[in-house]
Amino acid sequence: MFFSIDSSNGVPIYEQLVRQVKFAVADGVLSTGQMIPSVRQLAQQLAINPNTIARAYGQLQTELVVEPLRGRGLVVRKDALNRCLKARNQLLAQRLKAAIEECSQAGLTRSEITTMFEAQLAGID
Amino acid sequence: MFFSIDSSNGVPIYEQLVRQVKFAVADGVLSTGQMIPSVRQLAQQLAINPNTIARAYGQLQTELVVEPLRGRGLVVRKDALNRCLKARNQLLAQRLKAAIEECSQAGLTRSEITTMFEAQLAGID
Amino acid sequence: MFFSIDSSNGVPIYEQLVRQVKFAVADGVLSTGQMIPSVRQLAQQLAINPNTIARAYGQLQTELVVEPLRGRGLVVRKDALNRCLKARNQLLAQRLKAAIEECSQAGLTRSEITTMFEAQLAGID
Amino acid sequence: MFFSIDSSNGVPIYEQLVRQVKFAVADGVLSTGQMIPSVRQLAQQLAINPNTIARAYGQLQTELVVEPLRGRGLVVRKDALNRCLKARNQLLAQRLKAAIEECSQAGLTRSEITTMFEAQLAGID
DNA sequence: GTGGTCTAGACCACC
DNA sequence: GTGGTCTAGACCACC
Repeated sequence: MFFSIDSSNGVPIYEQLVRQVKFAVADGVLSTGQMIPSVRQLAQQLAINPNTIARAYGQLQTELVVEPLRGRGLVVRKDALNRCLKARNQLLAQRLKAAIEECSQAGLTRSEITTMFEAQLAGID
Repeated sequence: MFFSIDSSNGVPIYEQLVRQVKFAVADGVLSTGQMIPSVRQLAQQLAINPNTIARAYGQLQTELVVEPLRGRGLVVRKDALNRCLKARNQLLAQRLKAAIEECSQAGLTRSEITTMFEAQLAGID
Repeated sequence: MFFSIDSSNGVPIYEQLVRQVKFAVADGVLSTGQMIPSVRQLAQQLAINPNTIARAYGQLQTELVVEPLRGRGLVVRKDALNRCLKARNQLLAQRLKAAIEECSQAGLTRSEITTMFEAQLAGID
Repeated sequence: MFFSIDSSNGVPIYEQLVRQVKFAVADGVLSTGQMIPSVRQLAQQLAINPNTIARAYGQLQTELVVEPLRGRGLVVRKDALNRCLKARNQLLAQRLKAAIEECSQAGLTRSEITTMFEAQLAGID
């Protein structure tokens, strides 16, 4: 399990964690029935306050991504994959949409936006 | 002069103002030598504390977008247009880039990202 | 950490703070990764309103001198030293330049300016 | 009589005027008994509020540089030259001293300051 | 009238 | 605990 948090980019740590778990499920890196690291273990590994991990895990439970296995820990729910795929795509589509809307409201035309998009896409890894 | 602030989107009011002034200059809505609304006037019009306006105006000065006419008010600097155009494009390009990077890191291929982009672009006004 | 503010010299307190932090980094008194005093602590120590400290700290962030460790405090960025050295030298050079220009515009010759400079330099501590 | 004011450099206009009159006297451009422009005339010429001119002229009177000629206007006092020469040199020396002190307090050695000074002096017109 | 600074105090998210 | 934002209101120099 790889988690990487960036504590100086403004995105709350617990959100980064929630997101990374969801994306891991969507990518098949984490699959149904698999356990996620314990709060303490992950807190130690990332040198992060356990409260922060707990907050992320709480959210993953309420979003029905993981469920507790009594006394054992948290496992990925059997119905989590679809949910995570959908969540991932919605999230990404929405980010793109927000960026596009900003361009549009700033007065850029569709073709200017497309040009800008292609330039940026070309610059990715 | 149109300014609209959305106090429920998490973006600080003073940042929204800074951005709107820059974009107005970039769009030619505000041009060199033109005065921007006084702190008190804008505060009243937007029902916002004058301090918040002052903070935005201070930032616009340090970013060399406006300059004071002592005791008269703030005017758009003669060299502000290029600065604002550049600032606007950088900001928008960077937003697109961030969105693209997210998609990429989530495992989408270039063509998947492009498809998603086109779908979202089509949905704009 | 020594900060001393002079509230009777016309220079805004927050600017004095920004400058002192930058100079401390340039001098190696503050180094990469080191935390700067918390807003509340410094406010109490200097008997100054926390808002004023926060304003200075905000500026230090936008000038990329410090960065937040979420919920922990502000630390000196790893790339801050060069920035601060440059900022310090620019600032000092510019002060000297301004003084020299005033002399020049007042009609003093180069050698008169140099004489005056040497007289003043001799009088320093 | 040449006066040039820069309303966007932070130095109060009335101070710029006071200074320019003093320096003109020190340089011999204005000499004893000569009249300075009337408030209204100068206000119009510089497109400045007459109050601002009046404030500068008031200060020049209290500093014994000019005196009123009943019903005629303000003339340079016969004892103004020495006063203005001394004022000019004090002012310039003090500016240099302040700049030097800043360098010194920032940790620069005498020779570093001298080097910086010479670099800046070389760059003057 | 103009903008700039500061205090006082509240509230927020985050850790 | 941490910093960030905002309101409310005072005071200032300047024009």
